[in-house]
Amino acid sequence: MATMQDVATLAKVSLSTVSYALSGTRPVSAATRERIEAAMTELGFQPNAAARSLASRRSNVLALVYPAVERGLGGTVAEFVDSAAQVAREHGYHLVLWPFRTSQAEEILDLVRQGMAAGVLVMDVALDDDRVRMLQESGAPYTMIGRTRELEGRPWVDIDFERTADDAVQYLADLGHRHIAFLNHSEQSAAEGYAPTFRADDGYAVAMTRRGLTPVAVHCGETPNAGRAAAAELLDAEPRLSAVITMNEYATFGVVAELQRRGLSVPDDVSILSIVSSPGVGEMSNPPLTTMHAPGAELGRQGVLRLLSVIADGTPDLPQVLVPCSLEEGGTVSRARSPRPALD
Amino acid sequence: MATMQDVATLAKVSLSTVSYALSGTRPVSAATRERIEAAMTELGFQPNAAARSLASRRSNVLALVYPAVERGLGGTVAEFVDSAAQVAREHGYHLVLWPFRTSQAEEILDLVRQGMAAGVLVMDVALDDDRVRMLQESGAPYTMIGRTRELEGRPWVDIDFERTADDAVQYLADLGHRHIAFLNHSEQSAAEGYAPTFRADDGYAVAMTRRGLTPVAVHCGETPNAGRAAAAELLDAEPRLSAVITMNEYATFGVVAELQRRGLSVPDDVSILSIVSSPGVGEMSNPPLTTMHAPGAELGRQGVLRLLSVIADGTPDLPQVLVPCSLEEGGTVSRARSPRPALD
DNA sequence: GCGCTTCGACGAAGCGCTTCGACAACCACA
DNA sequence: TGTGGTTGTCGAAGCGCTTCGTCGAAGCGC
Repeated sequence: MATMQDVATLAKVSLSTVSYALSGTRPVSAATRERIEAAMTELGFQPNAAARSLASRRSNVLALVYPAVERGLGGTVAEFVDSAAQVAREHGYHLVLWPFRTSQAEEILDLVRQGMAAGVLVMDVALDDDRVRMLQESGAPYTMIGRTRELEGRPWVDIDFERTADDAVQYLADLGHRHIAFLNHSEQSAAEGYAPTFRADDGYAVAMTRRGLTPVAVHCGETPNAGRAAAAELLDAEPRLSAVITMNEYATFGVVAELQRRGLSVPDDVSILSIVSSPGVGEMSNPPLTTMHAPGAELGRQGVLRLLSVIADGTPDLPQVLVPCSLEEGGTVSRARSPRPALD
Repeated sequence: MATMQDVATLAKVSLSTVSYALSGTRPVSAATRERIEAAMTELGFQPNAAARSLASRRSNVLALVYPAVERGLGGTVAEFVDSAAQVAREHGYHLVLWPFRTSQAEEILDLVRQGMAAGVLVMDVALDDDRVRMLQESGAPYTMIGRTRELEGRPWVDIDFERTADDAVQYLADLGHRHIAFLNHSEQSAAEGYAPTFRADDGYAVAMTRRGLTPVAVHCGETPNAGRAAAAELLDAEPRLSAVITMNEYATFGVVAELQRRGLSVPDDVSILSIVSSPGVGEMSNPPLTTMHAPGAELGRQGVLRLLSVIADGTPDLPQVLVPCSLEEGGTVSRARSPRPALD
């Protein structure tokens, strides 16, 4: 491998001039720059990453800390990771994967102290998250994907659950639905401090109430069978049910199955809208699910951009970003059977 | 951050002794080692990653090159990536993500020349793959996930499609099935040099033929609708059809739907076995699909181990590994209606 | 008690780059 | 013609570690 000194010698300039030409940190005359570039091309010069980091005391690596055990949504995570890696690369950074569980906060900090990563993206943060607390205390640049309870001075990006729930209710209400139930993640996920479960619950309740509608929400395990049971429960509780919003992909399949078993048509009798959905999953249902797609890619992009700005400026003025889900029409939502005028 | 010199001073030894104590490269007496360790703990010393790479001329980073556009479901890929990252970490390496398309082989090489990564894992290799060719020529350590046409001296790990197809046929034949069709990926994927399509086709044909059975294979686009059409086609071509092996997840859902539409029961009338399946997908069908799960995690593990051995030894003696899929029982396979004695 | 090996520790020379201070050379202006 | 401010370039001092050559001290056999 050619070194910068080789380039300098060939271009008949000093080593530092080559460095300045490369970084643009100081002015270099056009003629000199040309000679240097020619030399670099001739030698196939590529600056050594380690030497660069060492001398400049900064790394061009961003770390993505994600929990070893994934919660269901493989697809959204894949979109997120892919997008984050791409955006990082566009900005001259590399994305490394750190599979750590929440309890391994100390190890994350060790790696940061090694200068391995310039900043850390923490996925799937819990309401109270040791990793975030330690990063904050250490002063290392980081950005959360999700939100802890404490938010003061902590940069984050998250799905806009409130807005998504509201959009979902709005969409169904516009189609004349009045009896709209909500099927959420499991009770257990809430107990473990999994924030989306809370936020969606709240968002749904608010969205319903402000439209004069009565919220009917149930929690449900992440299996089709649990979904079937939940669907039965909902129908028993509210026979006039005409639409279900779900935020639980496996269970959604059970809901569809249970409705069909009871001779109810989807969407003619009951509409189903799956929110915060993974890509592709809707197509596996018959008819294909109408969904509100989780913004995995946008979250990845925003997360990286946020982190880069924290790295550059310390803490940005507006550290937070909320990204809503976007509607993807499928075949499981239709106008309510006997549309009545909207109340609002 | 404390440096090695700080540790040395505190422990009253020379800098190099600290280094040797840390790496074990040269013997250090127990007493000295203890003083050094105490000093390191007291100072919270973490060796600087960049300085280490620079001085030792080796990086502790492995790169995973994957195509920007993913084919089908993210689930298997997610399992692969997660597993690779974990295994890498267990061996003191970091996994970075390089989202490059096949045409960006040159950029991959540039990054390797920067010393960014000690080795490269190339996912989703095509039968003729520029990235692999360039890596091979450059002498950089790499391992393919999948196989190019040319294999000489090229380390790889891959799914054992032949074995998986054979296992699938065997499993169904043992249950008395004789008319077993195969639904593969699209014709187009084959035309683009996507090797799994070929390999599974061949494996299936060989498996059928050696059992005295007649292969009936169709290719099919990656959508439920294409799957419905393919199912119709298969039933028309072979009315005695009692089982379908599929290697096309979206289409599989169409197959199930089409069979059910025709009043055929799955699995009582027709069994369905989805091979090389992504995790979780089977549960979204009703009844849940019987699948042969793609060994994403094992592939990730083996890929990293292979790559590490290439980095250490130049080229390992046995550079290749084949990993079969594993059966996961669901509810879409049952004994054939009128079981006849097996022919073999 | 001698020379021999072995063990443990040291000092110094880099690894390839960034960055600071210095300084000619050149310009414009008076 | 001198002054002061640019502009472009250079040399050298690190960044924090690995690793090579070296060497004193201790241990060994005879």
